[in-house]
Amino acid sequence: MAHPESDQTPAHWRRRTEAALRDAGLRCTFPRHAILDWIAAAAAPFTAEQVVAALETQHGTSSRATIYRLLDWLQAAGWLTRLYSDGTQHTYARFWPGHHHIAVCLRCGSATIMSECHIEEGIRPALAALDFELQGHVLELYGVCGNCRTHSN
Amino acid sequence: MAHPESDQTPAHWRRRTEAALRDAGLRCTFPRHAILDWIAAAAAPFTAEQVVAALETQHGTSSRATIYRLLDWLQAAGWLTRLYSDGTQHTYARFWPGHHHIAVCLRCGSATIMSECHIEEGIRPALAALDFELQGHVLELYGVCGNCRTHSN
DNA sequence: TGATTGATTGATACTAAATCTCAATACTTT
DNA sequence: AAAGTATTGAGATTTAGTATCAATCAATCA
Ligand SMILES: [Zn+2]
Ligand SMILES: [Zn+2]
Ligand SMILES: [Zn+2]
Ligand SMILES: [Zn+2]
Repeated sequence: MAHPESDQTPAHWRRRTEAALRDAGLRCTFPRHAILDWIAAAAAPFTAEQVVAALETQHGTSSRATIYRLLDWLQAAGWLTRLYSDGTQHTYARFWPGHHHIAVCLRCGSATIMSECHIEEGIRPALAALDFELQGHVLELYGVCGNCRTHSN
Repeated sequence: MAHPESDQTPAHWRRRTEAALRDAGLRCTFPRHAILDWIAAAAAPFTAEQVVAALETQHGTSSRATIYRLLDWLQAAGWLTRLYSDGTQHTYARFWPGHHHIAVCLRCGSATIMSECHIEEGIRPALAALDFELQGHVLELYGVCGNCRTHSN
């Protein structure tokens, strides 16, 4: 497996995204460091404007344009995923390139990446009945994480 | 089953949403009629601004505010669903109250509602390993519908 | 080292989506 | 008819996100 779940810690994400930037021929500048640091430290999914607000207090880090640019790049490269959202702004969560799903805790907001996927097997009969040729899917899971259940219930 | 798929035609959706408005104590005004008519006739998912653009040519139907208000109500009541979208604006598809999924054709854009759902069974072992208590999920399917495959390929 | 080159930044202007406001209007009930 | 309530819509406003472009920075080369 390319990215065993045990390795998918925020710290590892932080190192891997920096390496990915370099591999893509992009520079690891000070503004980009600050953004990656903030994302790696985020306890829950976040919006671009949250990053803007968090970093604008730290004088001289990253402008709105730089933040939006890097978020777009990270998303396109698979290091962030945009969550399904009722709201008007995009919500991002740390991610890993490839096919994964996210389990979001409704209590603490933490997002866990799940690499296993058996969705298409289960839904195959229904799709066959519709004569629909499946090419991809989006799946997000909502519930309560073990940590929240043991600590506050 | 509350809404057998065979009954989920646009015409039926049109009648049922009008009844739902009445049941909720809301009035079936002329502007709302025009919006429901347009949505019932839509061949594919659409944005609020598409409705605005389509109806503003018909002089004297529905203002932007009325359109946004009704779309919000229909979505909250389960008669529209917002699709996962990379873009900036929400994309809506006709829906039915309850738990369903959408299969969107990447070629013609048509959206088919699927009432069957065996997602949670398949993913249960992986979630148990994470000690995650599942409460809900969002699943959208992408592919090519039978109609598109037979007619243009 | 200093020059060259091209990537990167960020202030600012801009666009477009979505919401808000509130007086005017249209129903419904008594 | 009068009173009371729901609805509308024009326009102002907010806000997310994009575009611009001169100034700056960093990597490589002479
Ligand atoms: Zn939690
Ligand atoms: Zn999957
Ligand atoms: Zn199709
Ligand atoms: Zn389901």
